[in-house]
Formats: sequence, C-alpha cells, structure tokens
Amino acid sequence: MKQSDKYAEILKKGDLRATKQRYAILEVLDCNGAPVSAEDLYIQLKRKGIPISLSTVYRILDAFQEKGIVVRSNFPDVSKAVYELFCEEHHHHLLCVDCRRVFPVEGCPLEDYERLIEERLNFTVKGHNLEVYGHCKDCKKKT
Amino acid sequence: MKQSDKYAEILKKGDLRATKQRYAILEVLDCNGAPVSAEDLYIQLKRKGIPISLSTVYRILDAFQEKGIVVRSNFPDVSKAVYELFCEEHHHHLLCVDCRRVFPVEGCPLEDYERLIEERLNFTVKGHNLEVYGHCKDCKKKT
DNA sequence: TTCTTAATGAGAATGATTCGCATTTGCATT
DNA sequence: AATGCAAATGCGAATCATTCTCATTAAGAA
Ligand SMILES: [Mn+2]
Ligand SMILES: [Mn+2]
Ligand SMILES: [Zn+2]
Ligand SMILES: [Zn+2]
Repeated sequence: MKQSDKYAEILKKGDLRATKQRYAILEVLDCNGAPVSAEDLYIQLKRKGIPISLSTVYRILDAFQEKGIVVRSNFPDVSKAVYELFCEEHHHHLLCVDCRRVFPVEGCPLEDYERLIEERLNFTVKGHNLEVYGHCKDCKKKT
Repeated sequence: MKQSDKYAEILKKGDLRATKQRYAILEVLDCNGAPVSAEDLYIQLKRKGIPISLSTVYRILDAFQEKGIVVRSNFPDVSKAVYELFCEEHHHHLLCVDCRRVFPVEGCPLEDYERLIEERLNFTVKGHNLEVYGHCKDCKKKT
C-alpha cells in the first residue's frame, strides 16, 4: 500500500474530502516525529511548493483534531499550540528548556492514578495532559 | 501574625516592593482555592474597590511567577492562563469539561516516572505539567 | 459533464498578553 | 520629615496566535 493510500483512508474514515492540502499536511506530520506548530507546518509546506494559506492549516488541523487524527498540545511557556499525528501507543513528551527540542517517551504512568481519581473522587476521567520539562542529554554536556 | 504581614514577608523575600496592588492580588489568590485567570482577578479586584489596571495584573503575576510566588498553568481548550499561589504541597488539578470548574487533587503520581526518565533517557527533569480532565460528580448526575 | 456543497485563500477581526512611555509611589538616605 | 531615584503603575497602542467572513475553487456524487 502506498503512503498516499494510507492518507486517503484516514481522510475517508474521517468523512473529509481528499484535498492536496490535507494530503500534504498528513505527509509532513507523518515525517516529523515530534509535534509541530501550525506555522512551522505552513513554512514546511510552502518550502515543498504546496499552495496553502495559514488559515487553511489551522482549519485542517482543527478538523483533524475533531476527528481524532491529530493531537494538539501546549507546552509550558510556549505560546503556540503544537500538533502531531494521533498514535495508537499513547505516550508523552520531554521538552528541553534549553534547545526547545521535544522527545517522545513511550508509555504512560497515569493508569493507576486515574483509576484512583475515579474511585476516590467520583470524577469520570476522559483524558489528561502531561509534559515533562528539563535539560536534555546534549544540553547537559554543553554546560 | 496578621495576614498582611504574611504578604509583606512574601514580597520582601521576592525583593518586590510592597504596593497596594500586590497586596490585593496576594489576598485574592489566597482566598481563591482554585486557579484564577488574570481577567477574573482583575474583575474581583475592581469589585473590591482596588484601583488597578489589567496590564498591572499581568505584570504582577509575571513577577510573582518569576519569584515562584505563583504557578501559572494552561488547561486544554481554555485560552487564558490561570494562576494560583505556589503551594508547598505539590499537587494537580481535575478540570470538569462540562462546568469548567477546577478541583485540586493532593499528591503527585510522577516521582517514579521522573526517576525512570532521568536514568533511562539521561534527561534532567526540572518539572512537569499534569492536568486531568473529565466529568465531575455534579455534572455526571445532571446527565 | 453537471451540480451541490465542502474546502480554500486572503485578509479582517478577535482575544489574550505584552510593550512604551509618561506619571506616581515605595523606600533608602539624608 | 524632606529628598532623590529606581521601581511600579495606568493607559493605550502593539503584538501574536488563532478564528472568522466571504468570495472563489474544486471534490465527488449523480
Ligand atoms: Mn509524540
Ligand atoms: Mn491547586
Ligand atoms: Zn536540549
Ligand atoms: Zn462539572
């Protein structure tokens, strides 16, 4: 199966028309391991020669989020939201406060915690946001 | 010791001049158990007859955050930042996506996780952001 | 190919936060 | 208590991310 078929399927499943812009965004997100801001995405698309406007980038990302195709997050002290393809393996991110790079960490430490909250506080948990920040391996060296 | 002495001490420790506006903000934050937005704070201050401008509210909160007097957080799908007094007992929050209320939960489930990250990934953890969202007790009933 | 409607582009509008600058005020020092 | 000066404030303008409006284009069903 070609990559483009994969994207077509994602769009069909989301009831979204297959446009050049949507393909291109899926492709860029697919290649970027780490989350990207709407503007970075826009710049990368322009660089690839894709005709698109920034408002369309935002609209597409919104639609994708609605359909669960992408996940939006906000890192502390970063003003723009960032987006990444939804990934079956729920995971989290480390943010290096020096170089601002984002590192994925597989797994999630919150299963027991959420169960506890449901039982003790009678609160139905629908999800969570977790980001860890600090100094990455490389930036530690440089000091 | 009077409350106002407590605030004076906080400001002195932070090398910040004692102004009416700063006292008033400390007082409002102290009374509000849950985190508040800059604008809510501004409204509450006006209601109390404190002369202050919104930009001053932002400036004071920034200064307080700088000094570790307050903690700023951003909840998912809430456009404004919220602030609360720093609290020795590190804790987290539950956000009800129906009524938008915020509930504190004592304790933190991330100690082991952070240790693991430091060991396995050679990343120095400085902190984390964690918010859990879902449906609160009251909103569950209403359905 | 035609028709309907969703999607796009361009720019204006919005909303939260920050900035610039003139004025005021806390506070250290006479 | 009066003085001087840096820090803090008020007000409006500026900025930045994001959303909205509306005229135009293009999927894709028929
Ligand atoms: Mn990731
Ligand atoms: Mn709290
Ligand atoms: Zn780094
Ligand atoms: Zn609720």
